[in-house]
Amino acid sequence: MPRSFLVKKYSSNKKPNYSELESQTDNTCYAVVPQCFSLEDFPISLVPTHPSILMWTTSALPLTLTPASPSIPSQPGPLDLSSQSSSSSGEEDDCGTSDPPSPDPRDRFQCAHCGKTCNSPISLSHHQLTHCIARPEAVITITETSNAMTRAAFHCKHCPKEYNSLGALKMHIRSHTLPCVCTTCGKAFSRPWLLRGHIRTHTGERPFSCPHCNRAFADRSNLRAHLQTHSEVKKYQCGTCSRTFSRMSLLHKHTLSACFPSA
DNA sequence: CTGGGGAAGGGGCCC
DNA sequence: GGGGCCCCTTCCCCA
Repeated sequence: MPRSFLVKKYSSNKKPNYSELESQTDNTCYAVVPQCFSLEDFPISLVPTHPSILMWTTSALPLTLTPASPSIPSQPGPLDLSSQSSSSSGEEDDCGTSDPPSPDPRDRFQCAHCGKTCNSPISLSHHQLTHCIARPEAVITITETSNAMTRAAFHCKHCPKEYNSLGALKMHIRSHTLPCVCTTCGKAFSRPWLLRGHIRTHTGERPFSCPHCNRAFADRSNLRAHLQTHSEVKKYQCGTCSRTFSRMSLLHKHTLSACFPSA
């Protein structure tokens, strides 16, 4: 099994620097934004495909496509690929091809909000844009200072995180919606360049070469870590025993197991 | 057990 | 404001 299918597990060791953002929670008023980016609302199979890469922008995310006899499983996580991996090799539209056809094709594209039936997914998407604008479901919290709204805290509706710019929030939301989907294996990513890096695991492309040895890497950061192995003095040093390591993770492991601080 | 490689996530910066 | 890229970091696996 390729390691690329490993699911990241969040641990307490990961320390994103949200401290300054998390302190902006008082004096809040609310602004409404359209709820347009919930992955559970749009199965991948209903999204137009590209030969090599699937990409949705936030503004272009398809809206709720609700078949009359939906076979869309509820999403247990950001993306349940378990059911897709078996049929992902070019098999599109499990909703459209694996289900028995509806008596009236128009019923297959019913708006979940108002029940209106449309002739096609595209017309349904266009119709649902009206809900996207008119139906405030996601709430962005804007934090006021005492005198003016000089700072805004944009809350993610999927998790407790908040950001002080809409752009940062949109970037973060991509980690929930995972709009970049590998058409080879179905794995989804938050950003296009992550997908490109992942595609290299399929193609075997390794554009980053070590100048000291002939080893090549698909990822620049991995090359950088590798270069540390050629260095006599490693970048990360133990404060207790002065031993150096090529990686921060190795230093962490060292301090946790081998070298207990003098305590 | 340790070091290193592979894969991936996310913030920040620049254009 | 959005996309691309850089950089750092983490996690997992393996020799």
